[in-house]
Amino acid sequence: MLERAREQFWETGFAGTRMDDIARATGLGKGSLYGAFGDKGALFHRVFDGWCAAVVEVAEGRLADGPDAEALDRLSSYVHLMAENTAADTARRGCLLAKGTAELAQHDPAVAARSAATMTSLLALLRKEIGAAQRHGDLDSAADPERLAALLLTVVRGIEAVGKAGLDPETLRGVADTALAVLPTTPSRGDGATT
Amino acid sequence: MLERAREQFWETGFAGTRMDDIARATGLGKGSLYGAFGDKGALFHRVFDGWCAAVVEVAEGRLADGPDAEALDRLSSYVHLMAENTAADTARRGCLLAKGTAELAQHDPAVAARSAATMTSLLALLRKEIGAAQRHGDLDSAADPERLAALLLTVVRGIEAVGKAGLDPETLRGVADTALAVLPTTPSRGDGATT
DNA sequence: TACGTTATGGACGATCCATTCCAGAACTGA
DNA sequence: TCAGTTCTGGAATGGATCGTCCATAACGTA
Repeated sequence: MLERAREQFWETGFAGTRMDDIARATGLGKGSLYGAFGDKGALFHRVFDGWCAAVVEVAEGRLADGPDAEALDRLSSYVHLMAENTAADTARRGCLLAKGTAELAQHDPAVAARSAATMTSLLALLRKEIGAAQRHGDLDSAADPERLAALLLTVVRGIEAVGKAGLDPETLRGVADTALAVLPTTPSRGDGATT
Repeated sequence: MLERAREQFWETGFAGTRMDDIARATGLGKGSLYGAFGDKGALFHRVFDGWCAAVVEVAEGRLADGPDAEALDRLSSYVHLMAENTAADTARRGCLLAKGTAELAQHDPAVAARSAATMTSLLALLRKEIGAAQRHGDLDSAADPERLAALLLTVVRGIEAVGKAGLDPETLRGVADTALAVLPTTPSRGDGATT
């Protein structure tokens, strides 16, 4: 039910979606819609909240607890998944989080707060995973995990942005690869010393 | 004149801007507006084109030709400038390129094409500069300049995205620093070999 | 089955907004 | 100064959209 509404908002944005569209999409009458949610804004908030929760859940699914030895793999899996998602979005609908934030955050405090909270959650997940990879020695422990997490979050959200702007899927995948490849590995014996 | 219109679209987006607003902002009557531009969509295209051109010009200003020895500095200057711009955007208006793309690219081929072309231009500028830095030995010449350029573009656009989503200015600056710091430097004698 | 309560959904009213229109201003050239 | 032409800008138009309302349907209870 909220899923149908989400499809609509995702497809045509907030301003571009008519309540009639949602009524038709969900099969509900407008009286029911207004009775259940109040107004268009409140309905959007519900949908937006759900989307943000899902975004964090996807991250949690890939970055959930596990052995430190596989932390880097989990990070890689997550970043690649996000690139694949964007690459697979042939309809160029982008991410409702980005779309909603771009359209409304400036004038709607609720949307702004929700998107900020989502970023904070993602940042925390990434930071934890980076810490694990550092403990295991896959990433340079001299690096600030907070900063690396912010960089990865920026890359993930950036992939979404440049994907919507029209960069081709192959390039998007390349960005994910490259971002992971340039992460500072432990300055170990036998890596760069052999020159 | 187009500048006033830009301010309006920037402030309130395409759908959120009324032609009355633009008339008031520019001081022109609606008859004149329609006589000069045709309709709201055409006016937006003009403004959007101008913005995209400006985005590329800013990049050209920082990444213009110069000695290879300073190529890395120019890259750094550009990435930091973009982070500062986003950090300084206290009104959280974001970038009209991102906002317009998010709102319209999906349904307006002209906007989609313009945003894609802008990405391509930025990519070319970055690639050239990375090539210069590689020639001078500041960046590892084994790395694919095309891929590094795509990564930097993603970071730059990503900074804009996470900035609008609410990440604080200090974190944004950190992302710019970190992105530049992790670029693969030439695996030189005396860098990581001293361990 | 019969009655009270709640939910439903399509029609309606009020509002908003892009676009058109036209009366008058500004300007050109003599 | 004056006639012809172009330009201006606010009022009018027409279509679309949000939110309300009420007749009806569905449901629970006895």
